[in-house]
Amino acid sequence: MGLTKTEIFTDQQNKIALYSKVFGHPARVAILQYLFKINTCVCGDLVNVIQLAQPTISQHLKELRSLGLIKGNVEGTSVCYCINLEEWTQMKETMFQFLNQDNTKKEGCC
Amino acid sequence: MGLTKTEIFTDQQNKIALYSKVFGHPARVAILQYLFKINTCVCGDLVNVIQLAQPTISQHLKELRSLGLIKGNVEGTSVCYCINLEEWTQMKETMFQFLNQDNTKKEGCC
DNA sequence: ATTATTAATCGTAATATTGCAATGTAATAA
DNA sequence: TTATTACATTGCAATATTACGATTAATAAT
Repeated sequence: MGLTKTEIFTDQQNKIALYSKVFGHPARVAILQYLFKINTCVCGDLVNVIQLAQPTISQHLKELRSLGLIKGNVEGTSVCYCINLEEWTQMKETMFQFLNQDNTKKEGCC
Repeated sequence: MGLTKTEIFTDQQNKIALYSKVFGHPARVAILQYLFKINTCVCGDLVNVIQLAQPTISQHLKELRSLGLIKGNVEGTSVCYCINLEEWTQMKETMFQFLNQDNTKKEGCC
């Protein structure tokens, strides 16, 4: 049916899946890495840095923004994008809980 | 075109995206959490624990196994699945590098 | 041998994602 | 006013994902 059954999972499981999904495309990974790297607002040069068409980049930015991981401030004709550090920190906490599960595991089995 | 352009990204970026993609579905998150929780081999009860049909669970297990995050040992008619801790540790390292980018960021901007 | 159980695989329908050309919009520049 | 620039939105084609019924393969039990 092509439709994820979110209702049978916990909020935390769905949240982890949502964050992971947005990281599940290399373009979005690259965008986030670039925004961190330049450590200051970036405007439209993402299109030059990443070899994808402008509408494609714009679409990926929209997804990142809809999750709150980045912010976009309009500055004249250009838009200044940057990481939303607060949201990033919260996301990290959720993801770390999931990724660090092995810390409480006493032993392997197979 | 519906086809991700992996060739224009680095190996690391593609790797992060691949791992994230597999975490991008709550059923796979739930499967991994359950495998960690029972701390011993699970056989076929995943189908009872998660409200999805057997072929669906089987498909998700296949994806987790193809990435190496879980192992499956045949034991009679049933199959014993468990976390591959070595692969999990390696995955964590890759993901942590990505998620901890903010540690090297000096200041925000917007 | 026959039957039951477990789980993989196949086939298919519904839906989601990716990418881009074309177009729209808003702000600045000439 | 009329470009021009920067970016968003729309619409569409190609492909991927999700879910499950039906079937198959392998072992276990009778």
